[in-house]
Amino acid sequence: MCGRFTITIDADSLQMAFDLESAPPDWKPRYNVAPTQMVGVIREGPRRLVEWMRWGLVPFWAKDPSVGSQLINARAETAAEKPSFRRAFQAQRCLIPADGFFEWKQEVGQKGPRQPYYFRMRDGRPFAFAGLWERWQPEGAAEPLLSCTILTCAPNTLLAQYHNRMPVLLRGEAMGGWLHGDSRAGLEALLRPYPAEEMTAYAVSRLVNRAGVDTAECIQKVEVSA
DNA sequence: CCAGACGTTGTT
DNA sequence: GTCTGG
DNA sequence: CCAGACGTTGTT
DNA sequence: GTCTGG
Repeated sequence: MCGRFTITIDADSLQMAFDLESAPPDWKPRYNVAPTQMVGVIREGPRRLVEWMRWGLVPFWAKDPSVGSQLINARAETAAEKPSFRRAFQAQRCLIPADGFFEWKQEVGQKGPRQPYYFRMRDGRPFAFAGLWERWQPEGAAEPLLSCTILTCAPNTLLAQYHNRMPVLLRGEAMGGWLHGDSRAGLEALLRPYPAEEMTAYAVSRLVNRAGVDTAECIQKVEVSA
């Protein structure tokens, strides 16, 4: 699955990498994006901009927005049919720019806290998570809450050493295909494990465990004691 | 008919 | 909103 | 995902 | 143990 990620590039690099109309004004590099925090999202539609949405999808019919914290991921195999995700799958798909993500693993033969690992592309360049977004209108006249979720799929051979799920990663043509595709079969064809050969992983400090710590120390390599 | 769920992951 | 269970 | 709380009444 | 908050 995917419960933390990074997007460490600056606003100009982001604009270039994702072909945005403009560089997002409030952008800052992030080393530890956690659920319920605001994330930059590129949604379907004619305009190619980054908008801020809460990570953790709140279904439009929800009574209470707190359910969103449990919907940080959606299974790619079933998202098109689940009540919470169905509408978004049809018409509210999005890209969530990232350049790495974390997974936690219980080291064999050890007890205690799990060890975090950082995953990224070998070429170090950014990519997008395949996502869904939703709009939730609170009672009264307050601003609607925009929220999003990250799709997951079976792991590739690299991720399988750590977890039984991985986020759906998109690069190049697949990004436009996800945003603007119109057939369910065509969309689902994009929701497959990203090639392991293009990815790399290393252990990082447990500082990343704390959602409030958002510094480059989160992606510093550490040795795992045997 | 109404009531109640609607989700994912891993299990320190 | 829409589906399932009672 | 992990960390941290987990409760009520009434009010200086 | 389980739920909420970040």
